[in-house]
Amino acid sequence: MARDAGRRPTIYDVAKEAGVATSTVSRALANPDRVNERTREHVLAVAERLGYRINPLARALPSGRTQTLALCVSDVTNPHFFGIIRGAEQQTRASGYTLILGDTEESPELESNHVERLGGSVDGFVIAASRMADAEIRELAGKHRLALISRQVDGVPSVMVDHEDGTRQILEHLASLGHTSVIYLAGPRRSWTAAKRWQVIRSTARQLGMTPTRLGPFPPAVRGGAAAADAAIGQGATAAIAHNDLLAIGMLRRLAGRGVRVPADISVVGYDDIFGADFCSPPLTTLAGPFEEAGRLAVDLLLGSRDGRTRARPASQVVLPSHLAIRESTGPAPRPR
Amino acid sequence: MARDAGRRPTIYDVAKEAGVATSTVSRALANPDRVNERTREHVLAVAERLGYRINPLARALPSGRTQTLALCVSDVTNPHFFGIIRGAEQQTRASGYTLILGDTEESPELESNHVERLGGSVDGFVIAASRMADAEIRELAGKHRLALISRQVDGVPSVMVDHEDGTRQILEHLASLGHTSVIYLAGPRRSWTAAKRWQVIRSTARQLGMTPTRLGPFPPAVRGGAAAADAAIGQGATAAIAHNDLLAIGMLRRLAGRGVRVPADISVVGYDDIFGADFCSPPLTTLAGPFEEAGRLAVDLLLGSRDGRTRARPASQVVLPSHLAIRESTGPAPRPR
DNA sequence: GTGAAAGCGCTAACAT
DNA sequence: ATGTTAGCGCTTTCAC
Repeated sequence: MARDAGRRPTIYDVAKEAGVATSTVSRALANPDRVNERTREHVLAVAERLGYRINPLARALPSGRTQTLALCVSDVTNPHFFGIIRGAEQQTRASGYTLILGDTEESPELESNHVERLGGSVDGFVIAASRMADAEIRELAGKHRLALISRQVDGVPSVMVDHEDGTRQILEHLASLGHTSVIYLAGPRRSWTAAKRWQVIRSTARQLGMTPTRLGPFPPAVRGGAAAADAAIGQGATAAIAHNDLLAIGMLRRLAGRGVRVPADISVVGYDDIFGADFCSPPLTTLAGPFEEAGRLAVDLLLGSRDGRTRARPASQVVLPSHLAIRESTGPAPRPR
Repeated sequence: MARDAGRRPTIYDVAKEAGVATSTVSRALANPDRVNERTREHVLAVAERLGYRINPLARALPSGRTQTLALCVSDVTNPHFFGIIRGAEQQTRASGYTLILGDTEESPELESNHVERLGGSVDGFVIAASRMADAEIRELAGKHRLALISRQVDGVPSVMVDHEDGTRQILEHLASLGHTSVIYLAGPRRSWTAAKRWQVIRSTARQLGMTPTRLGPFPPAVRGGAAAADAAIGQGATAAIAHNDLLAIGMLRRLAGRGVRVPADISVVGYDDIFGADFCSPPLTTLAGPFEEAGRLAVDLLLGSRDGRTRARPASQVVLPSHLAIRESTGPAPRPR
């Protein structure tokens, strides 16, 4: 009786057709060097002829390895993550893996949900801009292979764009323009980067003789810009650092609406150099970084340690250089009235 | 002997601990109503206590259903797809499924590669802006569950934003501003929408007494804008319709660089109303549509027909309404010199 | 180098 | 309503 036509051929079909055992087919497919060359070629030819495709599920069951990675971002619609997503996707594919994308919508609960839900069907996680607490991240890192982007936690591999040095660059730029005070429009309370940036702004501003003020938190989105701009104006700010470009662009818009000139009346700086930062008006001065590279590296970190269960070396924490893209939203401090 | 601590508990562990058969555990988990309420509660409690998590792989092997969908887009970094991605992701998750994202980089080969590679581990595909030929799409639709976005192929379910009617809106807008000719800066040769739009532009422009011209193709990205703008200027155009907003924004930039005023010297229109279209300078007149909704619907279409092998009704082809977002990049036709 | 056979964790007949 | 059991398609000892 012939194979029934509708079904996808399995290694049994190939084995029978080739006159060998299923184990030989399996080996020919997965460990080519552990089988006689002629046998292998024959098996492969038969497989080809039958239109055999490996069944990833069946392959994954015994081994527990799915060749799949998950990437969680806090907001898929934030252009900031585009580069990260693309980089991670490319590197994942280049390594023969598949990428699952998860949107965690700024929620630490959704984040751990994702991990919980996908834990069984994924070989590891890349989490970008995690909103989870350090302890929770460490706990997850104990159960799953994990790499972080834009977040550092002891003992967990991560890749960062150097926003600490970048923040210093921003402040020096502002100081060189004669600003004597600076306002930070903060990101979400849960945001690790927001806390970090404020720390650096506070200490560095003082070193440079500037007065730092923090306002917020504001939603890190364009819609958060109106409130942020109003708050900055209310403070009589001459220089404002927004938590990210989305917020900065929203501010620019509100400022324009209120007739406040940028940078004549107030300078505005953002973070990330997202799509649009170079063509908003005025074009935004912002901290740029190699985020696509970050995505790629995070995947490498994850896959690199795949050989052993236990990591001998301490988890790598990569820091990528950032640079300030100076455009037209920053200028000399206005003369005091 | 106690269960070994390191391993994830399986239904066997739960069954033994609860004093029932594995099939009962399985039923309690998957078909709650096919088991005695008390038994079910007991089983569930034990599972909970043991920290049991279902193994999606093992579940998928017998049934062949992975509760996973794949979304392929032609370019993950194109903001146009953000809405689609987000919508699809939400609806997928809401349906208890997981979403895999694939970037096909404008290549029909990569597209079918993806399908080929993921075919075994996914319950269906949503393909946005497919670059494949109709025949190939039909063939894939025969082997896999498939839904299209921004593409129509007979017999394949799809959801579109009405760019035909939208194109008519654009032309009427331009005609009402006194333009007597219009240039279409075409998208990729493989792009189905590009061909469709040109058809509509050509026929409608004539109805409205305008002279249509097509230039290109151009890469549908900001970097394509310089060549497109130069070409448009070369033609002495007073009105230009770019294949998408990315291209339009690139044109705006080049036009500004060359000292050509928009819209005084030339009007520019785009498609998609992407992030940034409202804050570039000048803000772009563009065809807007509910793309997030499109993403959601495509997933619904895919999952909706999941009950039967065969579709009794013809595949649904949903068309969503579009509307023209009129901003400052379009204005009255310049007086002939 | 190759074959036989026992799982991987779950589902789904089929019995009871 | 619940238990028994035979797979799902592949990998992987363990023999030969």
